[in-house]
Amino acid sequence: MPRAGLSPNGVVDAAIAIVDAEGPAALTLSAVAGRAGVQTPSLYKHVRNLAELRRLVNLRVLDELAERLGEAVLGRSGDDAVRAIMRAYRSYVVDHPGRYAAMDQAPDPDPRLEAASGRLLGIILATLRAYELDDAGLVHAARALRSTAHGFAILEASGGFGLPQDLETSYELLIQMVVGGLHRD
Amino acid sequence: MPRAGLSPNGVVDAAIAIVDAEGPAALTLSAVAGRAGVQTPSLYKHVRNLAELRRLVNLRVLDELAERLGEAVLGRSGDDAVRAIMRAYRSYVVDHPGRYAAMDQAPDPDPRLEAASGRLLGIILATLRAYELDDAGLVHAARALRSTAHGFAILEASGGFGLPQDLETSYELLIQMVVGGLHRD
DNA sequence: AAGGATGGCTAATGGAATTAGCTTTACGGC
DNA sequence: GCCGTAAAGCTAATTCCATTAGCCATCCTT
Repeated sequence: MPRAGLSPNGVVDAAIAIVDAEGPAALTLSAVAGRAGVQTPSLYKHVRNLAELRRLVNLRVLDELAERLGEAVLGRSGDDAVRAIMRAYRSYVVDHPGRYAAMDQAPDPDPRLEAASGRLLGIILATLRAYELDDAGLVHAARALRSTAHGFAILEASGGFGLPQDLETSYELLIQMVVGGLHRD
Repeated sequence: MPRAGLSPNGVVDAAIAIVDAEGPAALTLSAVAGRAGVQTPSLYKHVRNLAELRRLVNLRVLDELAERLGEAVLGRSGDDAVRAIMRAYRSYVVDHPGRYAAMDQAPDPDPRLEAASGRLLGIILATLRAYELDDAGLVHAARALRSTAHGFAILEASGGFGLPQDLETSYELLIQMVVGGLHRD
C-alpha cells in the first residue's frame, strides 16, 4: 500500500475542491476520502472529525478572503480603499461561490476562527481609519460594511437574486451607498 | 394506537419548534418525529422527505416575514416606510434567529418558494415606489435593501458580530445609510 | 354498519460518521 | 546498513439517520 502523502492541509484542499465543484452540501468525509484516494477512516489521522474539517475550511476561506482584501487596499485610502475592499470582497465570492457559501454556518467558538475574523476586521478597521470616527463609530461603520458586502455576496453566491442581470451595477450602487453613508455618520 | 392528528402543517410546526430551540443543524426527521409523538416513518405520510420539509420551513419563514413587513409598511410611505421595513425585518430575525438561520440554504427552484419570494419582493418594490426610480433603479434599490437587511440579520442571527453591543445603534446607522443612498441614486 | 382512504406502525435497507485495533511504511539514531 | 517507533493506512464493527415496503387500525361517508 503506497502512502497517499496526506496532511491536514491536503484534506482541506480536497474539501475545498468538493465545495467548489458541488456546493457545501456535498462536503462529506466519504467524498473527501474518495477525492483524496483514501478510505474514509484514514482521514481521522489528519482531522478530528467532520465538524473540525468544516472549521478548517471556514478558516481557509477567511484567510484567503483576508489576503485578497489586504492586497486590494494596498496603496489606497479613504473612499478609494473602501471601494476597493468592497469590490475585492465580491470578486472573491464570484470566483469561489461554493467555497464562500460553505462558510455560512455558525460554528462553536474557535480561537483560530476568531483570530482569522480578527485579521479581516483589522483590515476593515484600518481602511476606515481615514474617516473621522470615534471608537464606537468605527465599529458601527465596520459592521455596516460587513453587512452589505456579506449580504450581497451570500445572496449572489446562493442564487438569492432572481436574475443575475446587472449585478455589477447593483453592487456599484451599493458601494456608492456605503461610501455616501460613511460621509454622513 | 390513538392517532396523533398530524398534518403537513403540524409537521412544519414541530420542525419550526426544533430550529427555534436548537438551531438548523438539529432539524432531522427523527427529532421532528420525536417532538410530534410519532415514529419517524409516519412523517412520510405528510411530507415527501427531509428536503421537502426544509422547503416547507423555508416557505413558512418567508410567509411570516412577508406578513410582518406588510404590516410594518401599512399607512407609511417614503423614508418612513423604508425605515419601518428594515426595522421589521430585523425584529423578525431577533425574535426567531434559529428559524431565520434555517432558511439560508440554496434550495432547488420551487414554485411555492418563488411565489413567497415574489410576495416579499412585491412589498419592497411597493415601498420603493415613492422614490423616483426607473425600472432598473427600482431593482437595484430593492437588491440594496435586501442585501443590507439580510446581511445584518444573518450575521446577527449566527453570532457573526463579535459582541452584541450596540447592535441597535449599528442597525439604525445602517438604515440611515440605506435611506441616504435612496436619495442619491 | 360497511368499506375505502388515511394515518400510524414495524421491519428492513443503505449511506455516512465514528471508533477500535491491526499492519505497514518511513525514518532517525546507532 | 539495521532497528524501533511513530505516523499513516486499512478492515471490521457500531450507531444514527433517511427512506421504502408492507401491514393494521381508525375515521368518515354513505
